[in-house]
Amino acid sequence: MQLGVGEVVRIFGLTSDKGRELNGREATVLTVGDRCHVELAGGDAVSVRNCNLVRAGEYDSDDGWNVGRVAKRQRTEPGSASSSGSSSTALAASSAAPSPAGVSEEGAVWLVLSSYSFPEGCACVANAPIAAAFRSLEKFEVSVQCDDDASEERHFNSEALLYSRAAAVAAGVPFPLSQWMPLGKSGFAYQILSSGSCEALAKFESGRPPTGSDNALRLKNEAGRSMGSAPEKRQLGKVFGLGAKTAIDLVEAAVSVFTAAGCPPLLRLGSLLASLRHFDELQEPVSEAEALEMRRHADFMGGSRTRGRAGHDVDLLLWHATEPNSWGEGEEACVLLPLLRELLLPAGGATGPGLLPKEEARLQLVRRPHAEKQRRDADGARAYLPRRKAAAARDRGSDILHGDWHDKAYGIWRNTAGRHRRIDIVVVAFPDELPYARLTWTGSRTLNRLLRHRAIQLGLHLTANGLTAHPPAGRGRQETTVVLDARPGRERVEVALVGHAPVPDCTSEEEVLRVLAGGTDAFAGIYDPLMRNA
DNA sequence: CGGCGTACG
DNA sequence: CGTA
DNA sequence: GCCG
Repeated sequence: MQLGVGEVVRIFGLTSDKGRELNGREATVLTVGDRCHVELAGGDAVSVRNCNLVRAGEYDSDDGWNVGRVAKRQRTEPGSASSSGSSSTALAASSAAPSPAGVSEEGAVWLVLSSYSFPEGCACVANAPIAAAFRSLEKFEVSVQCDDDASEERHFNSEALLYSRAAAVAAGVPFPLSQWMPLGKSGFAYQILSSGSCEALAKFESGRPPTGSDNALRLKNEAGRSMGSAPEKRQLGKVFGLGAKTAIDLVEAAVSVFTAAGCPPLLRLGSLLASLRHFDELQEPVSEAEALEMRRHADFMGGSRTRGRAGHDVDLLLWHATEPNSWGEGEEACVLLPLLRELLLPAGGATGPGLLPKEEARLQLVRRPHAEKQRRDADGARAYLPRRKAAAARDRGSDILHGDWHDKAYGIWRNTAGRHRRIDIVVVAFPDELPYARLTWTGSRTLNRLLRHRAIQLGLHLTANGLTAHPPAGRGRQETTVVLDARPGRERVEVALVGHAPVPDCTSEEEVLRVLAGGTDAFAGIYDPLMRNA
């Protein structure tokens, strides 16, 4: 970052005793260079390395644009699938349906990820109730079965996965589904469009077990869990700190503890009670003004970007344009901890705006040893990126490949109006990992799963930190061919990656998505982070 | 018939 | 088990 | 419950 004389900067990341007192202070640039002379507010001048300075109050050029637009972006509310009166027009077209025969579900997923996906606003209003119903069905399935994809006895929640994909399709197709495929009278889409709901949804909503595709009642799933009482389980599972499993156990045991005002002590007491106390507020949509207010408190970092969605939380994604955002062991060499120190309210029932301390609410920190981030392989590559055979070989499979090296905090924020909101803060580890971090934290969850599923099919491995080759577990040194560019009218670019080498030359989300689209622009519809509603 | 996203506290 |  |  080139600073200019006279610019106002902020000092950060100094580790000496003297330097620590300077961290966070503003100064004016007197001379520029590898080291800059800067003048502090009191008039003292000090010499600070360029990489320990950031322009005060500076954001990426699109920052304000982003937070403004994202806060306004449309979200179809799950559960609002109810009669939207648009049925007749949507159904009228069904007789003229072009044949979708041969459009497999995977083909449909591809459609979602290609040019049909997430056009401005939302694809096609006629499909909105269908998408909402599928999302709702997904949530009910998770509420009664959990989301298990791990460990024996529990089974993979295929129903929830398929419902989420189906919702993505319905949300992405820009014309009425009835035009795209014939709607069978007993099918989901037909029922939803004609009555506002469907049999499966109605059963879930009334707490009864649904009917399977074989027309048999799904009283219990393969893990023996009851499929009933879905609304109660779904509601309970929304508590920050309580998941589907615990919600199921509580409901099934007929423990009616969350009804009374007093919330009797159980399970994870302390901070869970705070989550419960703020339950209603934490379900409210967060306004753009509130998102902006929360963002202000993180502005000490250069290049901070806010994603305030009109949802139920605010995500702050911070990065530095040139430097790793945590560079050593101590708190002074960390971005997240000093920031939290600034934001945290004192324990003991302080009033005013800020982040609730862990005594009063759930506050989860995610941090890795920063010194590890700096370790480099002999060739200069980041040591934590999976690339050598050795790491995989000495572990049980090809499994243990990497970590998520972005520091994070999840908590509850009280704003100036006294309202409580969920807040997530993510600090990008290295500047070049920003596209992967933003891809991940922009979501949705389903989009992440679709993209990562695609990466697998291409022999790749996509995480919040990068995109690497992921050869099958066996003998090492296998090559993975990756198509970087296959756009018409351009020179085709392929690269052969050895072992777990990272995919090169991905400096933007667009380039990452192009690789995942086999070098094409098939995913152009989601290059813009605001278009990723699926 | 195995796999279904990936990671951390 | 919880979280993103 | 669908795909490779």
